[in-house]
Order: sequence, then structure tokens, then C-alpha cells
Amino acid sequence: MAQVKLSDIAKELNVSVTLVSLVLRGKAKENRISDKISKEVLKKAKEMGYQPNQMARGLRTGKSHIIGLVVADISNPFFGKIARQLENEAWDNGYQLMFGSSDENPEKSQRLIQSFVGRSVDGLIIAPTADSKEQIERLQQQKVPFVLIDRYFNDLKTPNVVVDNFDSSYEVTKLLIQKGYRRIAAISYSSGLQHIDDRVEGYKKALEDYSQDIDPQLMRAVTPENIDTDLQGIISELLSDDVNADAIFFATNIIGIKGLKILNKMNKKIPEDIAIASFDNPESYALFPTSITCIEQPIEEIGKKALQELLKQINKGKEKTETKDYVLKTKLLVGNSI
Amino acid sequence: MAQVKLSDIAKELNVSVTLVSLVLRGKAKENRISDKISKEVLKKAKEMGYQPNQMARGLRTGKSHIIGLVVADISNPFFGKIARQLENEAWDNGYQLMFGSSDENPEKSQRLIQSFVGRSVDGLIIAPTADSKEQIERLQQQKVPFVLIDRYFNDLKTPNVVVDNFDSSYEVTKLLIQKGYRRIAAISYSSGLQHIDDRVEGYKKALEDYSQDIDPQLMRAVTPENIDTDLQGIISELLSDDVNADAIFFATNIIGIKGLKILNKMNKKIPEDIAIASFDNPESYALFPTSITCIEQPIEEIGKKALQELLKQINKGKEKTETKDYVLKTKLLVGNSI
DNA sequence: TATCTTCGCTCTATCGTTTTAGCTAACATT
DNA sequence: AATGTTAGCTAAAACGATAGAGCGAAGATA
Repeated sequence: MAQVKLSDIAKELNVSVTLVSLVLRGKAKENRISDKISKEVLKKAKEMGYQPNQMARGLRTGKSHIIGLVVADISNPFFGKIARQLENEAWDNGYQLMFGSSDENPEKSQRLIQSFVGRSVDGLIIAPTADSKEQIERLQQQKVPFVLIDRYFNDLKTPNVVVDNFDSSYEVTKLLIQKGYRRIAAISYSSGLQHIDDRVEGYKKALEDYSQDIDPQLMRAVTPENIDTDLQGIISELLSDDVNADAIFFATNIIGIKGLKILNKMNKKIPEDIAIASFDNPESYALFPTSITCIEQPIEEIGKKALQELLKQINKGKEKTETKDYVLKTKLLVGNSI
Repeated sequence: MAQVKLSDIAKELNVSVTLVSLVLRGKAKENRISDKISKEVLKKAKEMGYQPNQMARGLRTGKSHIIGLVVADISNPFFGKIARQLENEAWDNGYQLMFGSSDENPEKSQRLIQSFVGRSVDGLIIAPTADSKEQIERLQQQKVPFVLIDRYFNDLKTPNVVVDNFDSSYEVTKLLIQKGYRRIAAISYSSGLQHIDDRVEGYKKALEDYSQDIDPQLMRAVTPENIDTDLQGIISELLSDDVNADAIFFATNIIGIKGLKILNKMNKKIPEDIAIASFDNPESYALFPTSITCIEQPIEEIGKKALQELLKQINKGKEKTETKDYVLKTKLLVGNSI
């Protein structure tokens, strides 16, 4: 059973396709279509189960009412939650989402973005990978509306919705110092991601400000690809008598979850054997016996703001859009892990 | 900068649009386009950064190369992981995904499905909610290719990719009995979802087969909407002297995670105070100090199979497709929680 | 009665592709 | 020299919607 189209309805009622189109789009009044015919059309359309063909409509109007979402990995709960928030907000505004996972790989990201552009998405929400600056610049040239989330490029003027990574890390590190920890380690990604670097910088700044030594042995990084193998070794080293860390700051949820898993397996007591703090507050942490001190991101707000900002851009059309930068505040949740 | 189109390339090279189209789709040889012109077209297209307009192409060919995914909630890690698997498999076959979350709400599910159909998706992967049987039947009438995952309707002949819910629950319950537990509770959803019912049935059958009483006080259910409030009360009751459960079987990952969270808060020792088993093996469980006995679903396989089956349907076109039913095996992971 | 408005609708072009059919020039065949 | 083939391309019609211009009849105005 083929989809019913405007012309099918028109034929049934012996009216023009245009009339049907106008009525169904609610433009009957302003085009002085009689109420009688209007009602008939509406009725018939419902009866026949008419669903507008969005490809045809999109081709004609140039709007797809689709938003493309590029994240590192949709199965990462952080991005999953953001996706969900975006979805809700988009749906309420008549949009739907397509998504793609970049795996922090710039080539993949590029393919995804260009594919979305080819599909004439009306806009993009992107959590950009490292080394994807050119892609974003190209997008700007192409005048495709987009908003960056979670990450950003500090030498690129783009609309971003991010959190105050530096300050948050600074605060949690400061707290650790105040609690008396003196060998505070940090484990981050060595991936060239600005927002991760910011987190590390915040950590370092706090150490400096409170006259702590910055020991390279304590500042460690894993690569996203080898995290599973890397992390085990790093944590062992940090806990060795040689390095002797008394606290670890995990710079992301993934690192945190995997890190805690490892500590669990090593039967380490927290905070007795080692204190823990983490960026992000994934649901998993609630299952850990000790409540984890963490920096909770306002995920709902990120999604909401990002979509609102994107819609603003989309609706402004060709007018110049001053690009707003949203730096949202995180929440420091102090648990028993420190 | 408007997107470059076929006619732009054609104009530049003084050839017809048809020729450009043929060349770019690799149909040059069979249409005996000269190598010389072919190369020129390819070069020019690259130079101008041509990206086919998928809406136009889709309108003409009737194929969108989009697959619609309807799940209960994309931010549920179970569905997030499935989504990811589907994405990979889809991408390798030239497809991309749109998604929508139904929140177990049939109206929302209906809106989503019809919206996807209106977008001319080439197929749908659906984790159907309760009371959505009519929607699925309608889909069948509309001859839209689709595959159901995770859930199914036992009186509807559809292509499904599910796990052996009954057997898995039976096995884990049997194991609990064999370990000596005599007051085994089960907490499930009261949502009319067949697969959840199957899990409960498996649990009951094991109790029967091993001559255990089936105590209604031990068979509890929460509603998806009120899970947070419901669960706390139910667990308290189960642990009361009155009911005196010695083991709890959580029927889903959501219930399990929230349940463990509550037990953590109540400072219950597992398995000393209460033994625990669960359907699903979310990553969170790894952070729980006691390894959880659980039924692990082959998520990768579900995604892969579902997409392959869908592609089969899509490619068969109008031919009759015998609908295969895939019932995948789960893995019983025995932990220290029992 | 002739002209002007308004009403209620229709005609036609268009969006960027793909697809079918066909056209022209060059060459081969008899 | 007339005819048939083939190579190499092009023209035109879709796909299903939207948008702008237009058109005939009825009522209003002079």
C-alpha cells in the first residue's frame, strides 16, 4: 500500500492539489478557502491516513526539520543523556535527530558531518573531536547552523555550550588539598581535547596556588583507544610505594568508572587507601559503596541550551547571528571518597 | 554558499546533467561515457566539493537510506549500546539512523513511528511498548520493513530479535534455589510487556519445578513512571520480618541499578542480608563491591542481527519475506551476590 | 449597464535528482 | 551510395510537495 499523497486526496474531492496542501498546512483562512471544503479536506486526509512526504517537502522548502548530532559515542551515558535531552527539546519544536558516533576520530567525524550536510540537516550539534578544527571552520563557511557542546576550540569563535572545566577542576583539587592530601594524582586523556586540557590546567593551577609540587609522576593520561590496558598500569604505579599517591582525580566519567572498577578489583579501600574525586557523576557511581566526590555537569541544561541556541540560528536565517558562548556552572558534590 | 549541484558541474564542463549524474554514480562505463569526460567530471566534482542532495535523490528513488530507531529511552545504557551497534552496522551498509524515545508510552511511540514513515525511512527497528500492537500491525499493512527488538507480541507474526527471557530467568531462579534460598522475590515491571512477563513466568516455573511455594508477597512489580517511589517501599517490605525475603531477582537493568542503589543506602550486606540476581549486566554493576549474579544479554549480537534482518527485508523489496525469529542465548554470570 | 473588488479556487514552475528514451555523428557493411 | 551499427552523449519526464501568479464568477460601486 503506497503512501497516500496530496494528489490522491485532491482527486477524491475533485479539487486542486494546491487547495489540499493549503488546507492541510493550516493556510486555509489566509487563502480564503471555504470552511466547507476545508472541513472535507481535513476529514478525507484523516480518513486516508495522509502523511506528508518529508523528502518532497524538504526538497521544495529547503528545510528537513532534521538535526544532526555528532558525539564521541552514543553509548556513553553522558552523551546518551544529552541525546535524550536534545531529542525532547527538538521534538517539541518539530525537529527530529539523526546521530553519529565519531569515536574521537577526526576522519569519522568529518564523514559524519558531511553526510549530515548532504542530507540537508537544518543544523548540527557537535561534540567535536580533537583535530577537527578545519571541519568546523568549513561548516562556518558553508553557513550551516551548528552548536558545539562539551568541547570547543579556544582559537575559534563558535557558538558553544560547555561547562567551566577549569574552575571545576580547580575547586575540587583545592578541596583535596584542604582536606590534607598531598600526593594528588590526575588521570586524563592524552587526546588534544581542549576541555580536557582545561581540566588538567585547573588541577595544576590549584596545586600551584596552594604551593604544592607539581609532580609529573602524578599527572597521567590514557589514550581513548588503549584505556583498558593503560589504566590498570597507571593506577598500579600511582599506588606503588615509589609514587605513593594519596588521591586520584579522574578527569572524565569513562576514566572514573573504569578506574573505580580497577580499584574494586584491587580491593582498595576508599578513601583509606586512596581518595577519589571525579569529573562527571555517572549513575554507576551510586553503586559504589563509598559516595564519590564529583563534579556534576548540568546535562539537561546543556542539551536544552544547545538546542535552543541552534534553533535561534536556524530561524534567524541569513541574518548575522552573534554567537553566544554558554559556560555553564557545574556542581561539586562532596562525598565520602575524600 | 549554496550547496553545489549536478547542474553546476554540468555547466562548468558544458555537458548534460545526466552525464554528470551517471559518472558520479559510477555508471559511466555501462553508459559508455568516455574516460576523458569521466575523469573531468570526477575531478570537477571533487574540486567543487559536490555532495549529492539526499532529499532530491530520496524523492526520486524512494529510498532515504535512513533507518528509524524507536526505543524506550536512548539514555538507558542498554538501548544506548544497541543504538551504537545498529549505528555501526548501518553505516557500513550506507545507512544512517534517526532515533526516538517512546518512554513506554504507546501514543508517543505511534507518533514517532508515523513520523518516521513520513520521512520515508527505509526501515524501522522498534523496541515496542505495551499496547502498541495495532501500530505494528498497521506497519505490516503499510509494508514498511521493520524488526522488533528486545520485546515482541506473542500473537503477532513479526521479525523479532529477542533473547530467551523465560529460560534465562528460569535458570537463574533455579540456581538460587539450588544455592538454598527459599524466599526468593522478583521485582518486575507491571507494564504488560510480554518479555517482562516471560521473565516472571520463568521465575515462577522454576519455583514450581523445584517445589517452592509461589508467594504473591514475593512477586512485586513497579510501574516505569513511579519506579523511584515504588521501589523503595517494595524493597523495605521484602526485607521486613513479615515478608522476610532472602533473595531478590531484579527483572531489568533499571530496576537492578535503582534497587542496588537503595540497598546501598540501607547499608544492606550482599549476599549476607539479601542475595541478589539480575537480568542484564549494566556497566554500573562493576562498581558494586560484590559481583552481581546476572543474565547478560548479547547486546552486540542483538544490534547486528536486527540490522542484518532489516536490510534483508529492505533489499528483498516487494518479494515475500519469510520472517525469521531470532531468539538469542544469554549468558548467566555467577557472582558473589548469591 | 459597465467597471471594480472580492471570493474561492486552479495553473504552473520549481526544488535536485534519476531514469527512460532518443538523437547525432562516425564508422562499418554490402 | 545507401544502409546499419555503435559510440557518446542529451532531452524530458518523473518523484511529491510548495509558492506565486492568475482566473472566472459573484457581488459592490458608480
